[in-house]
Amino acid sequence: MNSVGSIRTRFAPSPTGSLHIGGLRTALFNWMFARHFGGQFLLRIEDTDQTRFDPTALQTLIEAMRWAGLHWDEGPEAGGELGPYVQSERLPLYQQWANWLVDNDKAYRAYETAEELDRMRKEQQARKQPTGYNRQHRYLTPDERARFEAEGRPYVVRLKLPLEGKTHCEDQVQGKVSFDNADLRDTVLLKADGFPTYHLAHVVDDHFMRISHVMRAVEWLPSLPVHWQLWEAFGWEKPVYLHLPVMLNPNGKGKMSKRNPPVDAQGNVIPVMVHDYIKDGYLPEAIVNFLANTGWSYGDDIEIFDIQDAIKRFDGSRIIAASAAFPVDKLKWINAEYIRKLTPEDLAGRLRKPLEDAGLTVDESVLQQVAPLAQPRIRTLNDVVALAGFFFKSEFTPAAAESIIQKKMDTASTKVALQRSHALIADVDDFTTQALHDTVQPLTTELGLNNSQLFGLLRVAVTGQTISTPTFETMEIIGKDETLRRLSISIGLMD
RNA sequence: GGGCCUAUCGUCCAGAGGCCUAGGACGUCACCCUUUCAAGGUGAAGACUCGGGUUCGAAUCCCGAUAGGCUCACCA
Repeated sequence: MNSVGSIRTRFAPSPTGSLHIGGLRTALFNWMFARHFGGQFLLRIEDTDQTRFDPTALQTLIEAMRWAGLHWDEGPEAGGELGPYVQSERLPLYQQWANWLVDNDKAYRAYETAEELDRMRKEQQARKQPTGYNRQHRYLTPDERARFEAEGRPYVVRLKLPLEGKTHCEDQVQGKVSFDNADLRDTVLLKADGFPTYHLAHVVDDHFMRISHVMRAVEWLPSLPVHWQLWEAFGWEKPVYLHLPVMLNPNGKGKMSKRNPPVDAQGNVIPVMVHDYIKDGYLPEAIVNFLANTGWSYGDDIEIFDIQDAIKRFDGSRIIAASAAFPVDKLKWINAEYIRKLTPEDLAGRLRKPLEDAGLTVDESVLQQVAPLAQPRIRTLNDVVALAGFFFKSEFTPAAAESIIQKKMDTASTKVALQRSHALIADVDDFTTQALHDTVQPLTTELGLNNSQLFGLLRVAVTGQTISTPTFETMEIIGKDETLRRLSISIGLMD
């Protein structure tokens, strides 16, 4: 345990695009852990790769974090004593410590160009040898070194790793992990452009920002021994590491990424970026609940929980070490559960945007009536468009005749049913769900139909859809004139 | 290919040597309810990867095999 005493965690994304759903989980775990112990959670921006920098990414990232309800105590927009919290603003610090390592014989300057290294790597691959830097410039003579310096050749700073023995690392999730030093490469710490690599920046920043626990994706585990050696080279106290499992595609093959977009059982593309989940109508509380429940679980067989209660239990133990498939179906179910927990008024408010985004003109009083009907029938907010978008369309689009015709029925019997219904409904003055039902229901005996057939065909005739809000409620909302008009149109389709 | 990690129902999790004839959830199927579509209720099918140890006793510990994953950049 870190002797600083207080628990400090951080989320350190690089601003190269939107936030990955797995990244949000990493942030969530760090946040929950800090909150559990009453410590601090920091946000740090790792913008050390100038080639991949995306100026809009920071704002998108902050948006996603705030949407999910993750508040950071130090970082961009929050300030803090130990900033700046953007790595590109800390360059002199990294350079200073890289030089310190060189001066203390823990690191050395290497003068190969990127092209030279690339060529070397290709040759190694061609000869089926392990790839990696061959340490040529670790053994430069003083004369050679002086000549390169005199030429003003650009250089990188590489960590001077032990050539033999083992590096024994410890991770609170993965346990003890050992590496043969012979397998390690003299990793670049400072690039020729003066920017640090992740490795240097991680150790320097987490030291000076007094991070007590590093929770990051397990992708970093292979470079843990390098970081371990770096901490020792500096003589600084190490934080506790917790490497979180990766989220794999729902089919379990490969990690989730936008490059190889995951697909669900129905063939729909599953979003990878948090931004897409926001756009698709997932609730932040549902996403957070879901994320907390993969890679970790609340326990006691409880699936739906308040995040504050989860924080009380989240002490860093019981984090799963194994990578796991992304359970999309469960996410949809959790989202549906959260939608059902909303008050109808709250839901109505949230439904407006997806409807308007679909190009519909939303009438507030209709929306208030539709929301409770949609509530048990949608899994994401966007589902409302397909389910009940027709309420807000100026033009009625009738369904195809064959979808109006129900099981064991034909055009003729359907037409009769529609005509009889039309006649009965035309006489209903108190145009309510109950009255409509009581008036139309007796038709089933008269026509020898069951509820499913009669109400089914009326649903399709009136809504133009096979899946919709319930039939009589829908009629009540659109009103008598419109209901009769639509029934007439459908009757016309039966010729 | 090298290094490292992991391994319980289709999927996500519970299980820290006897509470396990392995529990929950999603999904699937059946039935009930019902105003058709949903939601809700009840129930069913469904797993400890394999092989060796250790132990009186192993899903749980150890070893090996197998499988899957991550990673091998002047990217993070």
